[in-house]
Amino acid sequence: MSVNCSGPPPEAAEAVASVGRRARNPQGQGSRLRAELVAAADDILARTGDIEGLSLRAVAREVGIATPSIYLHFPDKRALVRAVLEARFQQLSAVVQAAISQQPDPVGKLRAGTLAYCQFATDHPHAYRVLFGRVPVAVSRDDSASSHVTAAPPQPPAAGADAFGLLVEGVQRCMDTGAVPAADPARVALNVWTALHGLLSLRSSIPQFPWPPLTQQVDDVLRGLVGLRHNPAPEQE
Amino acid sequence: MSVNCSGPPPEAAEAVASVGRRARNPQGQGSRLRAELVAAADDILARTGDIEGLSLRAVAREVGIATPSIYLHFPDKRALVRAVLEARFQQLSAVVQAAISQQPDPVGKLRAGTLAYCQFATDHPHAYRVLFGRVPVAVSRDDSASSHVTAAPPQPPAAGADAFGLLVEGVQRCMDTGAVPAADPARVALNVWTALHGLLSLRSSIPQFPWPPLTQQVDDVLRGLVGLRHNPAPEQE
DNA sequence: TGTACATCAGTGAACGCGCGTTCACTGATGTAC
DNA sequence: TGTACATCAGTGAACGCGCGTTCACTGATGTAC
Repeated sequence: MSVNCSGPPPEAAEAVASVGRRARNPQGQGSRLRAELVAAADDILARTGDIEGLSLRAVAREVGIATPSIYLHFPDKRALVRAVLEARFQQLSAVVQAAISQQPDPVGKLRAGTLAYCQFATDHPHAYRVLFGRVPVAVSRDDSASSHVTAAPPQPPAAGADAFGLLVEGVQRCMDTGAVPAADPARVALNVWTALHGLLSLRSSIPQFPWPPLTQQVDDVLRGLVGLRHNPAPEQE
Repeated sequence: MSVNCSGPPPEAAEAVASVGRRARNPQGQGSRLRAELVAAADDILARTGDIEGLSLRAVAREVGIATPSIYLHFPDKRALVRAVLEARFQQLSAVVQAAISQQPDPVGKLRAGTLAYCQFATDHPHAYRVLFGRVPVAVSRDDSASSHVTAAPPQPPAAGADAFGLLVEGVQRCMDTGAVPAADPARVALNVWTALHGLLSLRSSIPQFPWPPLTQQVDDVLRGLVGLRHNPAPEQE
């Protein structure tokens, strides 16, 4: 296993985290390993943020199995990465939905949803980067010598589109109630999303910058780009 | 200079771009190779956007020398990467300064500067990603087995800080002339920068998204976050 | 004008590493008779 | 109740690859005498 976690955790030690051979799953439960593999790969990506640098061997080490065992559950490396991305997108979506559902009015929903999105990115900066920080490799230059440059990674576009749809809907509702000046909700939502993405990714790229409180920036964005005047609890965060 | 000047300069062509052995530099001119190395590394990064994936062997191949020759000019890989980043930061800074200097009034300067910044990022998306898209690898977990995960790459913070200083100054001047509501210029500039970064990096990360024209988004940002009412040539771009 | 020598700009082979993937295999567990 | 067999969840060794870096070297060019 890769990360020698100084103190061995007493119970989970032999299953997941220790150096010795892990206990084999009972018959019919082989797919348990699949979940462990996804969790381990996700763990590594959450630590490194480097999707290209993820290696099957590191995943196998983390789980405590031989590397070829991964091929019992995934046809290749891309399939494992895809599974990790799907799980993370679902988590992000669930977190945002939960935050929205706890607020009664459209303005509260919009603000809670954006803050939840930002909280996810702040809590899991590397995971967020893995989800949204990808530049599809372009030219490839028909140069077979450098063809080991992998193509664009699998992107579950549906989940991302769904999340964006939520934002458009939230903006629309605010406009419907008159809480916010009427405009093209898709255009406004796009501006908000890109602005949030920018402050989130720069915060994690340049942590040494003297960043102001996150909620201040988020509220500046909502006020400037949506027209939200409602800024509850100004001393918050 | 680092940035590939599209048309191959007639004489340098065989020295840089071909497969055969390149002509050796005359004595006293050994540092020419240094420039070629930086240009080749920059070229590769502009194609891949992947700073971790850059290999000295690929750079040597591109230039047409043996890999160890790189060590005549750079102590290691990090030093080469640092040189590339410095050159790109300088280019970005120069482009923005030039755009600013061509406008007479503060509002025009602010808009031209931000558009130049965006144009740079759009023209060289991978280079832009290399400059600003980095997440410093966090934990490292004192695990010698995975220590091949390189530490944070060399970042010339001065150049970035200078560019941001320009933006703060531009916003301040607009406020001074009353073209824009008075506020904390550093706070406003930070909001603008992060918003621009967000729309730029998402545009290059998710090119399949139905993006609106760049200038529309930039003007939305300047209007919403700075209060710029001046939107010249609305049908532009 | 000739020659020994220093310097400079590189080269080629090799090191030890980690990687994705393939292959033939093992050995515990369940099942049919 | 015993036994042959199938299945399932893995393993260990090996493949060919690219990587950063080190090392001893080469051979053209300049310089001192």
